[in-house]
Amino acid sequence: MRIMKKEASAKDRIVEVSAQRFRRKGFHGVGLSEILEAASVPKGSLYHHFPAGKTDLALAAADMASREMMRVINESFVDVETPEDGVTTLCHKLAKLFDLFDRQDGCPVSGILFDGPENQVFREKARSIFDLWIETVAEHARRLGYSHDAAFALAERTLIALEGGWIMARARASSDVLRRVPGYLFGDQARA
Amino acid sequence: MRIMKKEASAKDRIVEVSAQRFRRKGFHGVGLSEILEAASVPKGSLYHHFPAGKTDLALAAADMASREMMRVINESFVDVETPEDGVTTLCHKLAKLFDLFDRQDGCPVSGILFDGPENQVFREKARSIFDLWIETVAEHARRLGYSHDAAFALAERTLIALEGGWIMARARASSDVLRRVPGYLFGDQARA
DNA sequence: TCATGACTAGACCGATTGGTCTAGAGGCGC
DNA sequence: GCGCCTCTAGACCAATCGGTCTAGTCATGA
Repeated sequence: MRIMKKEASAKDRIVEVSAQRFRRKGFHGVGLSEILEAASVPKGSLYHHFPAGKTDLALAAADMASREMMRVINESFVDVETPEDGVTTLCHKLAKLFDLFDRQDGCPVSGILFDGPENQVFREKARSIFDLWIETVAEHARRLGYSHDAAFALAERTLIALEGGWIMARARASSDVLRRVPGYLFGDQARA
Repeated sequence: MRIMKKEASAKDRIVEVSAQRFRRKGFHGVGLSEILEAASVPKGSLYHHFPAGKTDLALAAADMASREMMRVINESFVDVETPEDGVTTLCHKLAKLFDLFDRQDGCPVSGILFDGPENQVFREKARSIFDLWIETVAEHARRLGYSHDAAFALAERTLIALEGGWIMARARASSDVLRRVPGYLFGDQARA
Protein backbone atom coordinates (compact mmCIF):
# COMPACT_ATOMS: atom_id res chain seq x y z
CA MET A 1 0.00 0.00 0.00
CA ARG A 2 1.23 3.43 -0.83
CA ILE A 3 2.05 5.60 2.16
CA MET A 4 2.83 8.98 0.71
CA LYS A 5 1.04 10.54 -2.22
CA LYS A 6 3.63 12.72 -3.93
CA GLU A 7 1.18 15.17 -5.47
CA ALA A 8 -1.89 13.36 -6.62
CA SER A 9 -2.05 9.68 -7.33
CA ALA A 10 -2.53 8.52 -10.88
CA LYS A 11 -5.95 7.27 -9.92
CA ASP A 12 -7.01 10.66 -8.59
CA ARG A 13 -5.61 12.41 -11.62
CA ILE A 14 -7.57 10.21 -13.99
CA VAL A 15 -10.83 10.75 -12.14
CA GLU A 16 -10.34 14.48 -11.95
CA VAL A 17 -9.51 14.87 -15.61
CA SER A 18 -12.38 12.59 -16.55
CA ALA A 19 -14.90 14.58 -14.57
CA GLN A 20 -13.61 17.77 -16.13
CA ARG A 21 -13.78 16.46 -19.69
CA PHE A 22 -17.08 14.62 -19.32
CA ARG A 23 -18.66 17.76 -17.95
CA ARG A 24 -17.80 19.63 -21.10
CA LYS A 25 -18.25 17.02 -23.79
CA GLY A 26 -20.32 14.23 -22.33
CA PHE A 27 -19.51 10.59 -21.90
CA HIS A 28 -19.17 9.68 -25.55
CA GLY A 29 -17.63 12.97 -26.50
CA VAL A 30 -14.32 12.19 -24.82
CA GLY A 31 -11.96 9.43 -25.77
CA LEU A 32 -9.82 7.53 -23.32
CA SER A 33 -6.74 8.66 -25.17
CA GLU A 34 -7.57 12.30 -24.46
CA ILE A 35 -8.15 11.62 -20.78
CA LEU A 36 -4.99 9.55 -20.41
CA GLU A 37 -2.84 12.09 -22.14
CA ALA A 38 -4.22 14.99 -20.08
CA ALA A 39 -3.71 13.03 -16.88
CA SER A 40 -0.28 11.77 -17.93
CA VAL A 41 -1.26 8.23 -17.18
CA PRO A 42 -0.66 5.18 -19.36
CA LYS A 43 -3.44 2.92 -20.40
CA GLY A 44 -2.24 0.09 -18.21
CA SER A 45 -2.80 2.16 -15.08
CA LEU A 46 -6.34 2.98 -16.02
CA TYR A 47 -7.31 -0.65 -16.32
CA HIS A 48 -5.46 -1.48 -13.15
CA HIS A 49 -7.51 1.00 -11.12
CA PHE A 50 -10.72 0.69 -13.12
CA PRO A 51 -11.05 -2.85 -14.42
CA ALA A 52 -14.36 -2.13 -16.11
CA GLY A 53 -12.80 0.71 -18.06
CA LYS A 54 -14.66 3.78 -19.17
CA THR A 55 -17.85 2.81 -17.38
CA ASP A 56 -16.13 2.60 -14.00
CA LEU A 57 -14.40 5.82 -14.74
CA ALA A 58 -17.65 7.63 -15.45
CA LEU A 59 -19.22 6.41 -12.22
CA ALA A 60 -16.17 7.47 -10.23
CA ALA A 61 -16.17 10.86 -11.93
CA ALA A 62 -19.84 11.31 -11.16
CA ASP A 63 -19.20 10.46 -7.51
CA MET A 64 -16.40 12.97 -7.30
CA ALA A 65 -18.54 15.64 -8.93
CA SER A 66 -21.32 14.84 -6.51
CA ARG A 67 -19.04 15.23 -3.53
CA GLU A 68 -17.92 18.62 -4.79
CA MET A 69 -21.50 19.69 -5.25
CA MET A 70 -22.34 18.59 -1.70
CA ARG A 71 -19.49 20.68 -0.43
CA VAL A 72 -20.81 23.73 -2.29
CA ILE A 73 -24.31 23.15 -0.96
CA ASN A 74 -23.16 22.82 2.62
CA GLU A 75 -20.94 25.86 2.37
CA SER A 76 -23.89 27.85 1.10
CA PHE A 77 -25.86 27.13 4.24
CA VAL A 78 -23.20 28.16 6.72
CA ASP A 79 -24.22 31.19 8.78
CA VAL A 80 -27.48 31.84 6.98
CA GLU A 81 -30.70 32.53 8.81
CA THR A 82 -33.26 31.40 6.30
CA PRO A 83 -33.40 28.65 3.70
CA GLU A 84 -34.00 31.32 1.07
CA ASP A 85 -30.67 32.90 1.91
CA GLY A 86 -28.92 29.56 1.61
CA VAL A 87 -30.48 28.81 -1.75
CA THR A 88 -29.62 32.28 -3.00
CA THR A 89 -26.01 31.83 -1.97
CA LEU A 90 -25.93 28.46 -3.65
CA CYS A 91 -27.13 29.93 -6.93
CA HIS A 92 -24.46 32.59 -6.85
CA LYS A 93 -21.74 30.15 -5.97
CA LEU A 94 -22.67 27.95 -8.90
CA ALA A 95 -22.80 30.96 -11.19
CA LYS A 96 -19.29 31.85 -10.11
CA LEU A 97 -18.09 28.31 -10.71
CA PHE A 98 -19.72 28.32 -14.12
CA ASP A 99 -17.81 31.46 -15.05
CA LEU A 100 -14.65 29.93 -13.72
CA PHE A 101 -14.91 27.05 -16.16
CA ASP A 102 -15.13 29.16 -19.30
CA ARG A 103 -18.95 29.19 -19.24
CA GLN A 104 -18.92 25.93 -21.12
CA ASP A 105 -19.47 23.16 -18.62
CA GLY A 106 -22.78 21.55 -17.87
CA CYS A 107 -23.96 19.77 -14.79
CA PRO A 108 -21.50 16.94 -14.30
CA VAL A 109 -24.09 14.35 -13.50
CA SER A 110 -26.34 14.88 -16.48
CA GLY A 111 -23.34 15.26 -18.76
CA ILE A 112 -21.71 12.08 -17.62
CA LEU A 113 -24.65 9.86 -17.08
CA PHE A 114 -27.29 10.69 -19.65
CA ASP A 115 -25.52 10.00 -22.88
CA GLY A 116 -23.77 6.95 -21.53
CA PRO A 117 -24.67 3.43 -22.51
CA GLU A 118 -28.37 2.64 -22.29
CA ASN A 119 -27.16 1.07 -19.09
CA GLN A 120 -29.70 1.14 -16.31
CA VAL A 121 -26.84 1.57 -13.86
CA PHE A 122 -26.06 5.05 -15.13
CA ARG A 123 -29.65 6.23 -14.85
CA GLU A 124 -29.95 4.85 -11.34
CA LYS A 125 -26.74 6.59 -10.36
CA ALA A 126 -28.03 9.90 -11.65
CA ARG A 127 -31.23 9.43 -9.70
CA SER A 128 -29.48 8.69 -6.44
CA ILE A 129 -27.13 11.64 -6.79
CA PHE A 130 -29.92 14.09 -7.53
CA ASP A 131 -31.92 12.71 -4.64
CA LEU A 132 -28.93 13.18 -2.38
CA TRP A 133 -28.56 16.81 -3.38
CA ILE A 134 -32.24 17.49 -2.90
CA GLU A 135 -32.32 15.77 0.46
CA THR A 136 -29.28 17.75 1.59
CA VAL A 137 -30.86 21.07 0.74
CA ALA A 138 -34.08 19.91 2.35
CA GLU A 139 -32.29 19.03 5.58
CA HIS A 140 -30.83 22.52 5.80
CA ALA A 141 -34.28 23.97 5.26
CA ARG A 142 -35.72 21.81 8.03
CA ARG A 143 -32.94 22.80 10.37
CA LEU A 144 -33.91 26.41 9.66
CA GLY A 145 -37.54 25.85 10.50
CA TYR A 146 -39.29 24.50 7.44
CA SER A 147 -41.72 21.63 7.78
CA HIS A 148 -40.75 18.27 6.34
CA ASP A 149 -42.84 18.61 3.21
CA ALA A 150 -42.22 22.28 2.61
CA ALA A 151 -38.51 21.67 2.88
CA PHE A 152 -38.62 18.94 0.28
CA ALA A 153 -40.68 21.09 -2.05
CA LEU A 154 -38.26 23.98 -1.70
CA ALA A 155 -35.29 21.72 -2.33
CA GLU A 156 -36.76 20.02 -5.38
CA ARG A 157 -37.88 23.36 -6.77
CA THR A 158 -34.39 24.71 -6.24
CA LEU A 159 -32.59 21.89 -7.96
CA ILE A 160 -34.97 21.89 -10.86
CA ALA A 161 -34.34 25.58 -11.35
CA LEU A 162 -30.61 25.14 -11.00
CA GLU A 163 -30.43 22.37 -13.54
CA GLY A 164 -32.59 24.27 -15.98
CA GLY A 165 -30.71 27.48 -15.35
CA TRP A 166 -27.47 25.64 -15.95
CA ILE A 167 -28.65 24.59 -19.38
CA MET A 168 -29.71 28.10 -20.28
CA ALA A 169 -26.48 29.53 -18.98
CA ARG A 170 -24.55 27.13 -21.14
CA ALA A 171 -26.53 27.94 -24.26
CA ARG A 172 -25.91 31.63 -23.71
CA ALA A 173 -22.39 31.24 -22.41
CA SER A 174 -23.41 33.54 -19.59
CA SER A 175 -24.10 33.01 -15.91
CA ASP A 176 -26.64 35.84 -15.73
CA VAL A 177 -29.59 33.53 -15.86
CA LEU A 178 -28.25 31.52 -12.92
CA ARG A 179 -28.08 34.73 -10.90
CA ARG A 180 -31.70 35.43 -11.76
CA VAL A 181 -32.82 32.08 -10.38
CA PRO A 182 -33.24 33.22 -6.76
CA GLY A 183 -35.52 36.01 -8.01
CA TYR A 184 -37.53 33.44 -9.93
CA LEU A 185 -37.75 31.18 -6.92
CA PHE A 186 -38.67 33.74 -4.28
CA GLY A 187 -39.51 36.98 -6.02
CA ASP A 188 -43.02 38.35 -6.05
CA GLN A 189 -42.65 39.92 -9.46
CA ALA A 190 -44.31 36.88 -10.97
CA ARG A 191 -47.64 38.59 -11.43
CA ALA A 192 -48.43 40.82 -14.34
CA MET B 1 -37.54 17.93 -58.91
CA ARG B 2 -39.62 15.35 -57.18
CA ILE B 3 -43.36 15.85 -57.47
CA MET B 4 -44.86 13.21 -55.25
CA LYS B 5 -43.48 12.04 -51.97
CA LYS B 6 -44.51 8.41 -51.68
CA GLU B 7 -44.53 8.20 -47.89
CA ALA B 8 -41.70 10.21 -46.50
CA SER B 9 -38.64 11.22 -48.43
CA ALA B 10 -35.32 9.69 -47.51
CA LYS B 11 -34.21 13.09 -46.30
CA ASP B 12 -37.14 13.43 -43.94
CA ARG B 13 -36.69 9.91 -42.67
CA ILE B 14 -33.05 10.54 -41.85
CA VAL B 15 -33.81 13.72 -39.95
CA GLU B 16 -36.62 12.16 -38.01
CA VAL B 17 -34.64 9.12 -36.97
CA SER B 18 -31.67 11.30 -36.10
CA ALA B 19 -33.71 13.55 -33.85
CA GLN B 20 -35.18 10.52 -32.15
CA ARG B 21 -31.84 8.84 -31.53
CA PHE B 22 -29.95 11.99 -30.58
CA ARG B 23 -32.59 12.80 -28.01
CA ARG B 24 -31.97 9.54 -26.27
CA LYS B 25 -28.24 9.09 -26.62
CA GLY B 26 -26.76 12.43 -27.50
CA PHE B 27 -24.76 13.50 -30.51
CA HIS B 28 -21.77 11.28 -29.97
CA GLY B 29 -23.79 8.42 -28.59
CA VAL B 30 -25.28 7.51 -31.96
CA GLY B 31 -23.39 6.31 -34.97
CA LEU B 32 -24.32 7.10 -38.53
CA SER B 33 -24.64 3.41 -39.22
CA GLU B 34 -27.40 3.11 -36.63
CA ILE B 35 -29.27 6.08 -38.04
CA LEU B 36 -28.93 4.94 -41.62
CA GLU B 37 -30.08 1.45 -40.87
CA ALA B 38 -33.10 2.63 -38.87
CA ALA B 39 -34.05 5.04 -41.64
CA SER B 40 -33.37 2.50 -44.39
CA VAL B 41 -31.20 4.93 -46.23
CA PRO B 42 -27.78 4.26 -47.75
CA LYS B 43 -24.79 6.32 -46.88
CA GLY B 44 -24.63 7.93 -50.29
CA SER B 45 -28.03 9.54 -49.77
CA LEU B 46 -27.03 11.03 -46.48
CA TYR B 47 -24.08 12.85 -47.97
CA HIS B 48 -26.12 13.90 -50.94
CA HIS B 49 -28.67 15.67 -48.74
CA PHE B 50 -26.27 16.69 -45.98
CA PRO B 51 -22.85 17.38 -47.50
CA ALA B 52 -21.35 18.31 -44.16
CA GLY B 53 -22.40 14.96 -42.73
CA LYS B 54 -23.26 14.40 -39.11
CA THR B 55 -22.97 18.07 -38.21
CA ASP B 56 -25.56 19.13 -40.77
CA LEU B 57 -27.72 16.30 -39.63
CA ALA B 58 -27.63 17.40 -36.02
CA LEU B 59 -28.56 20.95 -36.90
CA ALA B 60 -31.45 19.77 -39.06
CA ALA B 61 -32.61 17.44 -36.31
CA ALA B 62 -32.48 20.28 -33.79
CA ASP B 63 -34.54 22.46 -36.10
CA MET B 64 -37.13 19.77 -36.51
CA ALA B 65 -37.29 19.21 -32.77
CA SER B 66 -37.65 22.93 -32.25
CA ARG B 67 -40.55 23.11 -34.67
CA GLU B 68 -42.30 20.31 -32.81
CA MET B 69 -41.78 22.08 -29.52
CA MET B 70 -43.21 25.29 -30.96
CA ARG B 71 -46.26 23.40 -32.05
CA VAL B 72 -46.73 22.01 -28.54
CA ILE B 73 -46.30 25.45 -27.01
CA ASN B 74 -48.82 27.05 -29.33
CA GLU B 75 -51.32 24.26 -28.82
CA SER B 76 -51.03 24.75 -25.07
CA PHE B 77 -52.14 28.35 -25.36
CA VAL B 78 -55.25 27.73 -27.42
CA ASP B 79 -58.43 28.63 -25.57
CA VAL B 80 -56.80 29.49 -22.27
CA GLU B 81 -57.65 32.59 -20.33
CA THR B 82 -54.49 33.16 -18.36
CA PRO B 83 -50.80 32.62 -19.05
CA GLU B 84 -50.70 30.39 -15.98
CA ASP B 85 -53.23 28.07 -17.57
CA GLY B 86 -51.21 27.90 -20.75
CA VAL B 87 -48.00 27.11 -18.93
CA THR B 88 -49.74 24.46 -16.86
CA THR B 89 -51.11 22.82 -19.97
CA LEU B 90 -47.67 22.93 -21.54
CA CYS B 91 -46.13 21.11 -18.59
CA HIS B 92 -48.71 18.39 -18.74
CA LYS B 93 -48.37 17.98 -22.49
CA LEU B 94 -44.63 17.55 -22.15
CA ALA B 95 -45.09 15.09 -19.32
CA LYS B 96 -47.36 13.07 -21.55
CA LEU B 97 -44.85 13.15 -24.38
CA PHE B 98 -42.11 12.11 -22.00
CA ASP B 99 -44.14 9.07 -20.98
CA LEU B 100 -44.84 8.30 -24.61
CA PHE B 101 -41.15 7.99 -25.34
CA ASP B 102 -40.41 5.38 -22.69
CA ARG B 103 -39.45 8.01 -20.10
CA GLN B 104 -35.96 7.99 -21.48
CA ASP B 105 -35.61 10.96 -23.78
CA GLY B 106 -34.13 14.28 -22.83
CA CYS B 107 -34.70 17.69 -24.30
CA PRO B 108 -33.75 17.34 -27.94
CA VAL B 109 -31.84 20.57 -28.10
CA SER B 110 -29.58 20.03 -25.14
CA GLY B 111 -29.09 16.39 -26.10
CA ILE B 112 -28.13 17.17 -29.65
CA LEU B 113 -26.19 20.32 -29.24
CA PHE B 114 -24.31 20.19 -25.97
CA ASP B 115 -22.12 17.20 -26.42
CA GLY B 116 -21.41 17.96 -30.03
CA PRO B 117 -18.06 19.21 -31.28
CA GLU B 118 -16.69 22.17 -29.36
CA ASN B 119 -18.14 23.95 -32.34
CA GLN B 120 -19.41 27.42 -31.57
CA VAL B 121 -22.12 26.88 -34.17
CA PHE B 122 -23.85 24.28 -32.04
CA ARG B 123 -23.91 26.47 -28.96
CA GLU B 124 -25.26 29.40 -30.91
CA LYS B 125 -27.97 27.20 -32.36
CA ALA B 126 -28.99 26.05 -28.90
CA ARG B 127 -29.15 29.63 -27.74
CA SER B 128 -31.34 30.78 -30.60
CA ILE B 129 -33.73 27.88 -30.23
CA PHE B 130 -34.17 28.42 -26.49
CA ASP B 131 -34.67 32.13 -27.07
CA LEU B 132 -37.30 31.35 -29.65
CA TRP B 133 -39.20 29.12 -27.23
CA ILE B 134 -39.02 31.70 -24.47
CA GLU B 135 -40.10 34.50 -26.74
CA THR B 136 -43.03 32.43 -27.99
CA VAL B 137 -44.31 31.76 -24.49
CA ALA B 138 -43.75 35.41 -23.63
CA GLU B 139 -45.82 36.55 -26.60
CA HIS B 140 -48.73 34.43 -25.47
CA ALA B 141 -48.44 35.90 -21.99
CA ARG B 142 -48.46 39.43 -23.40
CA ARG B 143 -51.47 38.66 -25.53
CA LEU B 144 -53.19 37.55 -22.32
CA GLY B 145 -52.41 40.79 -20.52
CA TYR B 146 -48.94 40.51 -19.05
CA SER B 147 -46.58 43.44 -19.34
CA HIS B 148 -43.56 43.09 -21.61
CA ASP B 149 -41.11 42.40 -18.82
CA ALA B 150 -43.37 40.26 -16.68
CA ALA B 151 -44.12 38.12 -19.69
CA PHE B 152 -40.47 37.54 -20.39
CA ALA B 153 -39.80 36.69 -16.76
CA LEU B 154 -42.65 34.20 -16.71
CA ALA B 155 -41.48 32.60 -19.94
CA GLU B 156 -37.86 32.29 -18.90
CA ARG B 157 -38.89 30.97 -15.51
CA THR B 158 -41.09 28.42 -17.20
CA LEU B 159 -38.48 27.13 -19.59
CA ILE B 160 -35.87 26.92 -16.90
CA ALA B 161 -38.23 24.84 -14.80
CA LEU B 162 -39.16 22.66 -17.74
CA GLU B 163 -35.58 21.94 -18.70
CA GLY B 164 -34.66 21.19 -15.11
CA GLY B 165 -37.78 19.14 -14.59
CA TRP B 166 -36.98 17.20 -17.74
CA ILE B 167 -33.61 16.23 -16.34
CA MET B 168 -35.10 15.10 -13.05
CA ALA B 169 -37.83 13.20 -14.85
CA ARG B 170 -35.24 11.40 -16.88
CA ALA B 171 -33.15 10.48 -13.87
CA ARG B 172 -36.21 9.05 -12.14
CA ALA B 173 -37.77 7.61 -15.27
CA SER B 174 -40.98 9.26 -14.16
CA SER B 175 -42.93 12.25 -15.39
CA ASP B 176 -44.31 13.05 -11.94
CA VAL B 177 -41.86 15.84 -11.34
CA LEU B 178 -42.85 17.51 -14.62
CA ARG B 179 -46.44 17.50 -13.43
CA ARG B 180 -45.38 19.18 -10.21
CA VAL B 181 -43.74 22.04 -12.09
CA PRO B 182 -46.87 24.20 -12.39
CA GLY B 183 -47.31 23.96 -8.64
CA TYR B 184 -43.72 25.03 -8.17
CA LEU B 185 -44.16 27.92 -10.57
CA PHE B 186 -47.45 29.28 -9.29
CA GLY B 187 -48.29 27.56 -6.04
CA ASP B 188 -48.32 29.43 -2.75
CA GLN B 189 -47.13 26.47 -0.76
CA ALA B 190 -43.60 27.80 -1.01
CA ARG B 191 -43.55 29.18 2.51
CA ALA B 192 -42.87 27.10 5.56
C1' DT C 1 18.66 -9.48 -0.03
C1' DC C 2 15.35 -11.24 -2.32
C1' DA C 3 10.47 -12.30 -3.40
C1' DT C 4 6.15 -10.19 -3.78
C1' DG C 5 2.55 -7.38 -5.26
C1' DA C 6 1.11 -2.77 -6.70
C1' DC C 7 1.54 -0.01 -10.31
C1' DT C 8 3.45 1.82 -14.80
C1' DA C 9 4.30 1.55 -19.62
C1' DG C 10 2.79 1.13 -24.17
C1' DA C 11 2.47 -2.16 -28.11
C1' DC C 12 -1.20 -4.27 -30.03
C1' DC C 13 -6.10 -5.76 -31.31
C1' DG C 14 -10.62 -6.05 -33.68
C1' DA C 15 -14.50 -3.18 -34.15
C1' DT C 16 -16.52 0.90 -35.30
C1' DT C 17 -16.33 5.64 -36.39
C1' DG C 18 -17.34 9.58 -39.82
C1' DG C 19 -16.37 10.41 -44.45
C1' DT C 20 -15.19 9.67 -49.66
C1' DC C 21 -15.88 7.85 -54.05
C1' DT C 22 -17.54 5.41 -58.07
C1' DA C 23 -21.30 3.11 -60.28
C1' DG C 24 -25.84 2.87 -61.55
C1' DA C 25 -31.06 3.38 -61.13
C1' DG C 26 -34.83 5.93 -62.60
C1' DG C 27 -37.87 9.99 -63.65
C1' DC C 28 -38.11 14.04 -66.63
C1' DG C 29 -37.77 17.27 -70.65
C1' DC C 30 -36.58 17.31 -75.22
C1' DG D 1 -34.85 7.41 -77.92
C1' DC D 2 -31.62 10.11 -75.60
C1' DG D 3 -29.23 12.83 -72.26
C1' DC D 4 -29.56 14.94 -68.00
C1' DC D 5 -29.76 15.21 -63.29
C1' DT D 6 -31.22 13.84 -58.83
C1' DC D 7 -30.80 10.46 -55.84
C1' DT D 8 -29.63 5.62 -54.34
C1' DA D 9 -26.39 2.05 -53.32
C1' DG D 10 -22.63 0.33 -50.90
C1' DA D 11 -17.61 -0.75 -51.25
C1' DC D 12 -13.90 1.32 -49.34
C1' DC D 13 -10.79 4.27 -46.37
C1' DA D 14 -7.84 6.09 -42.64
C1' DA D 15 -8.47 7.24 -37.98
C1' DT D 16 -9.97 6.41 -33.70
C1' DC D 17 -12.51 3.87 -30.47
C1' DG D 18 -12.47 0.97 -25.98
C1' DG D 19 -10.09 -2.85 -24.35
C1' DT D 20 -6.34 -6.65 -23.69
C1' DC D 21 -1.94 -8.25 -22.70
C1' DT D 22 2.90 -8.74 -21.61
C1' DA D 23 7.02 -6.70 -19.85
C1' DG D 24 9.14 -4.02 -16.66
C1' DT D 25 9.74 -0.75 -12.55
C1' DC D 26 9.91 -0.04 -7.88
C1' DA D 27 8.81 0.20 -3.03
C1' DT D 28 7.88 -2.73 0.63
C1' DG D 29 7.93 -6.59 4.20
C1' DA D 30 9.96 -10.79 5.60
